[in-house]
Amino acid sequence: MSQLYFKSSPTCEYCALSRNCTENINNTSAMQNVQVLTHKIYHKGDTLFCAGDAFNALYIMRSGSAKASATTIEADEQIVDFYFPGDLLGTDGFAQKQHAHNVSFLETSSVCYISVNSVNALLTHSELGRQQLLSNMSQNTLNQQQQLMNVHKMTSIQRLTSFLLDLSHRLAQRGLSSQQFTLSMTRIDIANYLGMAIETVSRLLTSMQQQRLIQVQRRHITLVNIPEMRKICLSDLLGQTEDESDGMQHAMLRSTTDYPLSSIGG
Amino acid sequence: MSQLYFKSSPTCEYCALSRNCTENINNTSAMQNVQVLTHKIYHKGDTLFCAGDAFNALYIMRSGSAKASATTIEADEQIVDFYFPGDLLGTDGFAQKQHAHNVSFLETSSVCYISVNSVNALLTHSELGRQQLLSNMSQNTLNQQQQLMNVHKMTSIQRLTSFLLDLSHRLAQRGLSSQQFTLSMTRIDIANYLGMAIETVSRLLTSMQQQRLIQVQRRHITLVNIPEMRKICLSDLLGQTEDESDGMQHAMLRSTTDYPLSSIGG
DNA sequence: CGTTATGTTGAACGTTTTCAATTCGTGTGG
DNA sequence: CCACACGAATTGAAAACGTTCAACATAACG
Repeated sequence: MSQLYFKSSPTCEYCALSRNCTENINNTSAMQNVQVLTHKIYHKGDTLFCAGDAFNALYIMRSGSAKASATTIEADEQIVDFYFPGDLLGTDGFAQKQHAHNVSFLETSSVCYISVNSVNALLTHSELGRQQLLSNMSQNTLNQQQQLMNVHKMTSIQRLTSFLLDLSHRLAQRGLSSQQFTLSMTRIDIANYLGMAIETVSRLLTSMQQQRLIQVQRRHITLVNIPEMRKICLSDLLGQTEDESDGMQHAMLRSTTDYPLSSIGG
Repeated sequence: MSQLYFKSSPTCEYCALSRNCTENINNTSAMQNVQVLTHKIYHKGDTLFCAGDAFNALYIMRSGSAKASATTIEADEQIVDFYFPGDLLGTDGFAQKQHAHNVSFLETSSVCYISVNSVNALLTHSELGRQQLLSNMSQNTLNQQQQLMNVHKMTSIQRLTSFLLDLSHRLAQRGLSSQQFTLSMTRIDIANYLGMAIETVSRLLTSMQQQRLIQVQRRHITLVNIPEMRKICLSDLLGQTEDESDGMQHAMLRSTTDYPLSSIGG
């Protein structure tokens, strides 16, 4: 009864409340207070919770993927995060005791359920649990700030490249291929998340393919030249200051009149 | 000895760990574990901590103001937050056990110091303390997301207006005038925070003054027409769909060729 | 009183958006 | 099984918003 469901879960190794979640619990008196973790399966388009819903639990993605979005007063949506197996979800509820986001699934997915009581028990009795939750929430803020920084300091090419690399990295962490993957989100989602027009996303993907940086076939993406993609994210002033002998390496950052990407610019 | 310093602090009523921080502590056994809170005075330009510094404590602003910034790989700065009396600071350290931000003061300021041990004690022994810290951290993330949303969905005029209104609101919460205040940050800071060029900030402030929305005299700002400013933040489609009989009310959102703000656009 | 940091203003340019027209894919119903 | 329809994605041309560059003004500070 007091055994945590995800103790034996195959995805537990990626669990956002850490790889040590089982030891974590076992080493404390929290077990008596922690309720049995249950999980549930959802399908594409299903919602886990909506903004305004009572904050009853945290969730951990076991499989699939999801997106979290906030709604502006003018009723348009802003996607604030994507979630993959192991990611912790729902901490937006701590602020107002009700959820601030809408979370919906991008494909068939399953999630663990951790009641707020369990969370409280964890915080009370486990030093590690405290650290993990606080670390996770702190990291959330840092990630959002990084995202904000990207919007402010990077061009759209850099942001999209950065997005793909980040996706690749997150999938690799979960034991999947870092070079080939299928996007579970639409271009619309990507554009919304990155704060650009879908047309821009489309154009950039096409251009990147022409540059032999990636291969695109609808939702299926292959990263062909990751080192070069990394350079693109870093480069900004580089593209302007270095001399022409550098060749086309930073073509996408240069004047739009010189290179294939010219179709992007005006 | 076990009495919290800020128990009698005049700023305690605005304290980020809630208005009830004293009751909070008194109602629990936390007092034995909580160390005496000390405070310290800093001057303009002083740094509280830097990215990479060990995470030893949280801080609460008692007076003055500060900014937190992150540094990109290319060494340029991104201001992620401004702090005013009562604000809780330093939770960025939970993620990696070291600080991720640089925090520096915009004017002479004083801050309370709360050691991580005290924080732990609070979390262990006080339900209210847990709620307050988690709520604060959750709210931080939501605020950053709001900021991100603003950058994505709002024009520069809307963002700057929103910034001024937010400032006004935060100062009002602290018992100061919501209509008249002195900016403790430079135009450079504002521009950096909002992700625009200083020239744009300057131009927009001038235009808003011409529109009789605000009065600007260097750092001193007077909000003249708050209701109209609120409208500007909300309006987006409005400015395009409503007919001309509406007069100049949404001038700043319209074509830049018609109105005083024309200097902003191309 | 001069030097430096901060702020303002103008004009040209560029990136990204918007509008508009197609194409592609997937699923639905005849 | 095909036709149809709808959403998703692509592509082009024009327009807008904000940036950049450059010159200048003003305040702060030693």
